[in-house]
Amino acid sequence: MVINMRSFTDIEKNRLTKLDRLRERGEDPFPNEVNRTHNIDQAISLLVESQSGFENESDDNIQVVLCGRLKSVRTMGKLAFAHIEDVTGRIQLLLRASEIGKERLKQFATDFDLGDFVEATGYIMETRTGEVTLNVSSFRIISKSISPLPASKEVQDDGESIVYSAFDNVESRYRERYADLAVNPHVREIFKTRSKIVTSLREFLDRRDFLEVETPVLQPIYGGAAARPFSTHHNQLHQDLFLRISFELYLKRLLVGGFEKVYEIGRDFRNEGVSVTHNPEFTQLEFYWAYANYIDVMDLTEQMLSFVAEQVCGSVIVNYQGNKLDFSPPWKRISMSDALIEYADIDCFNSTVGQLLDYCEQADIRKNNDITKGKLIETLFSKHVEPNLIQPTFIYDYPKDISPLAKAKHDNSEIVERFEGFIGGMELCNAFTELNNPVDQENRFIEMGKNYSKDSDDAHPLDLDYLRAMDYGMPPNGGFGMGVDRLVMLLTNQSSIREVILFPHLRSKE
RNA sequence: GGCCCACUAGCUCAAUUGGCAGAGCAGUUGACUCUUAAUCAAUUGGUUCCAGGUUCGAGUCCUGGGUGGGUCACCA
Repeated sequence: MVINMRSFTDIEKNRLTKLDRLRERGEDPFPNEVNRTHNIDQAISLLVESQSGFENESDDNIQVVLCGRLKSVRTMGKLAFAHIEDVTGRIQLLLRASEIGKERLKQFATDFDLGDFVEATGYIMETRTGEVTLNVSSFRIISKSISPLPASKEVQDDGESIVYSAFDNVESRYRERYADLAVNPHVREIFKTRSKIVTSLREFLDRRDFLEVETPVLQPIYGGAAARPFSTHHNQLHQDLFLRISFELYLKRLLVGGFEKVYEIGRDFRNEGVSVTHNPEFTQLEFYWAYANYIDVMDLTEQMLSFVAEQVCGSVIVNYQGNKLDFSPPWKRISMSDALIEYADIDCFNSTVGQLLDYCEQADIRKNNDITKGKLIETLFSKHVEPNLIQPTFIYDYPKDISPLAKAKHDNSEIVERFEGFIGGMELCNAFTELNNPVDQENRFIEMGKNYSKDSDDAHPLDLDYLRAMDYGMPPNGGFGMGVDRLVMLLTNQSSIREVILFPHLRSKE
């Protein structure tokens, strides 16, 4: 039983009656088979190759069958022009009463609508204005559109000015992404680019013998990042489960198992606030590299991202929101301590917690309950330094207490070998020399646990199985994690993460 | 979660101080054999996001709610 009755507008009701008319004539508005012989761009290049000109009536006319969505129609009495579009491009159709019959042309004008998918047979020619056109001998509907796509067409204003009426209501576009994609070619381009980016990342890592693996999305214990999880439940096993917040702890188990270079591209889920740079589910790339440390990972990161920029954008210089970002190595490298001195004149590691609190007050930053020195430094960094990091920059050497999975520097137990990459004022990636000492790791987990009250949302469960894996011996290694959506933002010049996610999370309406 | 802004026809947008809800495109009907923003003529289409309130009268003012956008906060 249908709970919500569908309602139709007058336009939709009218189109539904067209369905009946089509069927009465014996035309199936939703046939099971089509007979396409060429893509539109293939058909167009055929004409170019054959050097045919306007109205080539010779016997070697190129017969093709094209399919696509009807995008525009201009009827002119005994002939009509139209455009159809497929994924490769757009081509004009010419329908003439003298060729297809007066009745058939009339049917085209009355029963075909913008948005319908059609199949058209004919030969390729050129019009007097030089446009490559399909001279149609027969055509049919292969899928009828009931609802009108959002009109996106140029219109004339009262005076001379021209107003463009595009489908650009942000909420409508996200809620009906299919309509957005159908009428906005530039939106389709973003997602083609996104696909290229992911392909390019894989190519870079595969070439260097990294093994792509898949680890559990449903996990009995979550970890590897600072985030609250989504929880769910397995009915038969009577087991509570969490959607992963990172891949880290599973990928590092694989190093224990003997793999030396592994990576995973997949979805992470974090139960936190949404923003222009945060979606509850997002695509992450993580890799782990045995016998490497964070400097090696830094080198590989700038190579990887300049490779991807070059592959996808054709240049290592990328325009982003008015800035020309230069991805070419080497990137600027500055320690967190020096960065805070440079941008805020704060000598953080030589300051006391009290002094850092004072700086926070000056900066009008609210204090939270779980104050540690590292957290204060991170807060000051986010406020004073991060927004200034437009060009690709590595910030390295982080406070230990905010980096429980990173190895401490050999000469300073308060600082860990960790770096983050920033571009366009945004945190893009996070990496470290991985902690592989199980005794040290257990102490870090315990130390971390002390900072939280028992029922704190931020409290993380102790992953004993991960410690057990490490007990068997984990090779020294460098690890890396990157928000792929943010990389897509940078390489497609988008300021909102929702523009690079096909179906971004939105609140349900009503 | 706080603050600011937006929500009007299928789409993009108007509506003077609170005074008959409009336009272009799309749709419908008609004319037109090389158009492409086709053109021309006629025409349909409204829970102004929702619920209250003030008023002779509310798209407009007030209160509450919804959704979205921006921003701040939160985010070992």
